[in-house]
Amino acid sequence: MFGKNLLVRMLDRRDTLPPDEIALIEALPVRPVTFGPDEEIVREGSRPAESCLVANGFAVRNQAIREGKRQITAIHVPGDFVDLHSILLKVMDHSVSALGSCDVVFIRHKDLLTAMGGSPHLTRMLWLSTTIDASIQRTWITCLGRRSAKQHLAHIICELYVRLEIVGLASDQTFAIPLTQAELGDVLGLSVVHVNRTLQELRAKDLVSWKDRRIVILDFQRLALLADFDATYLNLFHEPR
Amino acid sequence: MFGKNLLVRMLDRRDTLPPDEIALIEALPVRPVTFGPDEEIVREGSRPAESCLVANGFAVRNQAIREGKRQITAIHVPGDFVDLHSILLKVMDHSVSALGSCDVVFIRHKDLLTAMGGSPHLTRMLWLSTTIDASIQRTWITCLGRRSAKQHLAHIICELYVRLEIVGLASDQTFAIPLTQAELGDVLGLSVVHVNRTLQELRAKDLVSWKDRRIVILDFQRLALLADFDATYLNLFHEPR
DNA sequence: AAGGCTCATTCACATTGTTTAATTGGCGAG
DNA sequence: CTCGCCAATTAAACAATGTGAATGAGCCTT
Repeated sequence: MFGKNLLVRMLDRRDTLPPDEIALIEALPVRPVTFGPDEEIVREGSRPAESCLVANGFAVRNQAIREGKRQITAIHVPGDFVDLHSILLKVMDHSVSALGSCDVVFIRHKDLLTAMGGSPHLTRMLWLSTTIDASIQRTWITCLGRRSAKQHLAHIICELYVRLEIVGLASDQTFAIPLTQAELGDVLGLSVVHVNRTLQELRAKDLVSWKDRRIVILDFQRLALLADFDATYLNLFHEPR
Repeated sequence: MFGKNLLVRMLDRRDTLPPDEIALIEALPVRPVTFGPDEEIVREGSRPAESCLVANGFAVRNQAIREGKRQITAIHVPGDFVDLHSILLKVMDHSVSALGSCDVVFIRHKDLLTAMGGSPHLTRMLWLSTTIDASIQRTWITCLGRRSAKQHLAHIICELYVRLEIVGLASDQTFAIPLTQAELGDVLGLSVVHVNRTLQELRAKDLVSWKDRRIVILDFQRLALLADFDATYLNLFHEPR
């Protein structure tokens, strides 16, 4: 129930959900599961019959490449419909795993298709959810390709703050996320050593404090300026869609 | 008409389109436009009332950042529905421009919504198109973050070959694309100089020949092995969706 | 044929990122 | 309490990539 309300809140922030659509979402049968740190939620190469929604905690998508390297292609926060796209893609080309302890709910594709069957607008709202993910991915591509390590790190901190704030998990320039520096490296495409150096640069400039999985943004204005951060891509505005 | 048939071919490759859905697509009113090299097709920050489909030639999405740098986040080939997502996102967070001369057709969101209104399966097929784009974007993230310049270049060459082959624009290990080394740098997140160096390495290994916008893959097997290329993410299989 | 484009190429050099390895500090298990 | 593990931190040598300036090759225009 917690998971479902979160999804409603995420979607309702982008466009008003009429009561019947909220009812459709809340009536979906769910299978709640808790995963421990680093446990695999969905395996690369599998053909899921259900999609999962983060209710509590964090999940990451990652693509493994040869020689044990991996790249994290997305960080999912509560309310995110992590692998909704598997309803269309069929074969997972990446895996999803828990970052810290993570509660998710699984929803069968069959039930989602039924719910969407009679409601084109609900269908679009779910489509929107995958589209916002894609928008974030484009921004990550730009960060990886054309921003310096320092800017990139600053950018991801701004993004996480904004995304967590709207689900009530960040306030007063502070949030917590169980991300080690090694994992942060897999997000930023950097080595652990360089993540550490870069983090120290931001600390030296009194922009952030990152200690024990708790991040404090000391000066959001300057951090966003450094990162060239513009929240448009997060689509945090209310529109008929 | 050419554009529409190409879209049908792209979708039909992933799942059989029943005749009524093909008819719906072919009945869509289109507005064909030809753009010259580097002309802007859709502007960042705009709120389009139509989406565009590439009929002929190539288009790129790019995100500009401060100081004139830019990152290309997608390359679109004939048959691709470039900015279908604008139907949901409303405000463009990036621009689309022509790569060489490019024929596109614009289709009004209103008409698309009407066509989808009565056909949940058609809706899903269009959703699928944006989802495959997202899948390609994830792979680009991994290339940018965790592959060397050489692997990344090899990867994009493999990807372009496969994508062009299915629309009949590549065969015999050869294809043409009007991409300068500077633009390739904006795709790979590298400087022109380094693109040039990397290209020469691939040439020296007798893997590819790239001359006058014409690429010849001399040994696909070895190139794919070097790039760690696996076409799963392109979703080139036929499934009920 | 001369000039002026664009693109590809080269060089020298600066910057950034990686690798490996050693060190520190916190914290839970026994 | 102490051992051992994990995350974080630091160092130094090295590799990869970026920058800026200059040159060459091809092609179009005049």
